Amino acid sequence: MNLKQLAKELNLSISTVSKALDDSHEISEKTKSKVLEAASKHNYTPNPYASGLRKKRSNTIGVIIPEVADNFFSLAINGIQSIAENKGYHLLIYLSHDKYENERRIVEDCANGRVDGVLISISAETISAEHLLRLQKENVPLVFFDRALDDFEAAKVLTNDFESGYLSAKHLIENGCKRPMFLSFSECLTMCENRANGFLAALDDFKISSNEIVPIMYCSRKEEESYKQIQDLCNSNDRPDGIVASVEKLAMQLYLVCQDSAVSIPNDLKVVAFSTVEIAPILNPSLTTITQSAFEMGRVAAENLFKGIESKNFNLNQQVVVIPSKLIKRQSTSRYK
Amino acid sequence: MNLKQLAKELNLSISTVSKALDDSHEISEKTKSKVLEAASKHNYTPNPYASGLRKKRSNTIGVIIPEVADNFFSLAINGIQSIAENKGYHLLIYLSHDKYENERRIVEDCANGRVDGVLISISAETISAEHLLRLQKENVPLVFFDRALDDFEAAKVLTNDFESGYLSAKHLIENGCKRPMFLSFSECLTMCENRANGFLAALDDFKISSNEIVPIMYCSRKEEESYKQIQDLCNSNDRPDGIVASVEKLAMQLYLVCQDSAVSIPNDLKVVAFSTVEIAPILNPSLTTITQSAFEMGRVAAENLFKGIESKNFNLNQQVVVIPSKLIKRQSTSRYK
DNA sequence: CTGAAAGCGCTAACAC
DNA sequence: GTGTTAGCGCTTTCAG
Repeated sequence: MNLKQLAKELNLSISTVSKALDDSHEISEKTKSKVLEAASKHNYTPNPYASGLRKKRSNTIGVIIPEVADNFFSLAINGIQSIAENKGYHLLIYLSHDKYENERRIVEDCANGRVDGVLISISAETISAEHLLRLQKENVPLVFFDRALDDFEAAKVLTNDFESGYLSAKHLIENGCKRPMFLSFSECLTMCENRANGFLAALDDFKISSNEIVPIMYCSRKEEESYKQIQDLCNSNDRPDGIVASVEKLAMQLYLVCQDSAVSIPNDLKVVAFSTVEIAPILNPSLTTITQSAFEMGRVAAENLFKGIESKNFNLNQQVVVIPSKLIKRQSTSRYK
Repeated sequence: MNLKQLAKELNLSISTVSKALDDSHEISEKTKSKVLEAASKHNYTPNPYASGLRKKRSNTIGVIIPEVADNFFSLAINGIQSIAENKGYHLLIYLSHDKYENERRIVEDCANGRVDGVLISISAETISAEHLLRLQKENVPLVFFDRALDDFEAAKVLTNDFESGYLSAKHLIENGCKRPMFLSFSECLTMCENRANGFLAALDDFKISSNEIVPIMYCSRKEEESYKQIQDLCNSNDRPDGIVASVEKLAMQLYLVCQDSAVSIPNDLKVVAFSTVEIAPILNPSLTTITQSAFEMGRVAAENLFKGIESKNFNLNQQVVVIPSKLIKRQSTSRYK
């Protein structure tokens, strides 16, 4: 069923029917109700792509994330969806699986009119903004959330990574750790580097010597490899006595390693993790976390994106919002078990 | 940049350019390479909606799920995405938040040409298929996964819920439980009822008396309410000595309650949960699970959907696939701590 | 208040 | 091999 058929059935012109459905005031009430009735009888709704083609809007936004099976990102999607739903917008979800090449291809797909705007959390491999420049050239509004490209002027929704990194190290030190270590997920991601730098700053302030080696371990992004790395670390002679995991996945692996290797948390090793996992309290032992407001970050990113979409004179690219994370103390960093 | 401009720049007709980009054999190699060069110079890609409008394909499928912040569903999305990516298809993700009304609205949105097919896991409130009939009427291929509507002929990808329910009860009984109980998430969902019925069948086979009351508790879908229900259950005089949680969320709540109420798992209470959570091993205590092949279910559902989309004489609606789940024994059901 | 007509950007007959 | 034309389903001027 389309406009043409509907119009024919009603003995009206296509444009009259279209306007009636649009509740235009140039159409008489009588005609309107006749049209509406026929439309609902046939379950008619306009073809979104035809109307989009004409109006040059897709009512769709692209959400590009590294991974969906991840608490942070799935909660962020919830935040994004809560706004999109209100606006009558649809969500095209794309997964980069932390590969730059995937991300490049996806962004390309978003640059040809498929979406009215893009929300992105970049892959762990992304160091260049070339693919994103393309979006700007095509005037597709863009908002980064959580993982942004540092030297690229665009709207961002971030969290206080440096401060949180600092806090996590401070917390370990205050609970007796002499040789804390930071497990980094990526040396490319500014977000990760900020956390690491905050961590290092705290070590400095608290006079924890790090003369010989930098207490940061860069973990592989391949699960088997990072597991092995963490395993080696935990079984080595100079095992750290405290660890900050820069992302949730590494914390989970660390817990598994400790269980397999009979390393006792928090007795042998204290752990803080950047994580939004709701079940941190029921882990063994319960996990001290730096918890980001994932839903909120998604929500704010979407809100700003829509402002950018809806008003051309809103300076979207200047919008940088920081939403603070919280340190939640639990058993994994307690001084005594 | 569009075809028209490109054609003008090349001094060719629109259709020649279109065919050249399509690598049609009616176009000379020389022209093709000229066109390709110009196209890549301008980063030209066809507007997907215009071409879709013409070809009557959107290269998009709709994925309707209750919730994305859930291990099962996010893993299923990964499975779906792995197939969609190969096919060059895009994923529109919709969340019903387990409300029928949301689902109805979403399905409506999928019935007007926006998608070439739909994958759905129904909401816990969905008992009628009215909204889905709409899709069939519009010839939009449909595949259920995990949560299907029983009396509705359509393609389905399910797991062996009855058998798994049976197994979980059997496992509890064999480990000494005399009064096991089943926490149901919804009395509407066939998937949940199948699990419950399997559970009951095992009780019957093993002569566990259930003369007085049916050992099934229907939990509220509101988190605070179900928490309270579980809390009351665990603090009551006739607390069960074993529990099967029909979905992951209920297991997590049960663990929290037990921690707060000092109920010891597995000493006071043994627990089996339908759950895909990867961190079951590091829960406190590690959790015995019935683990579904979430990725695989998503993958197979997508595969069948694409068969239905691509070949009209494939009898999609007859395709019912069952992918078995596995019982993985861990500490939460061990006989002695 | 209603209708005719142009055109969004593209594809696919069909002619030449 | 290339170009002309019609039309996917819709919105939106512009006429009447």
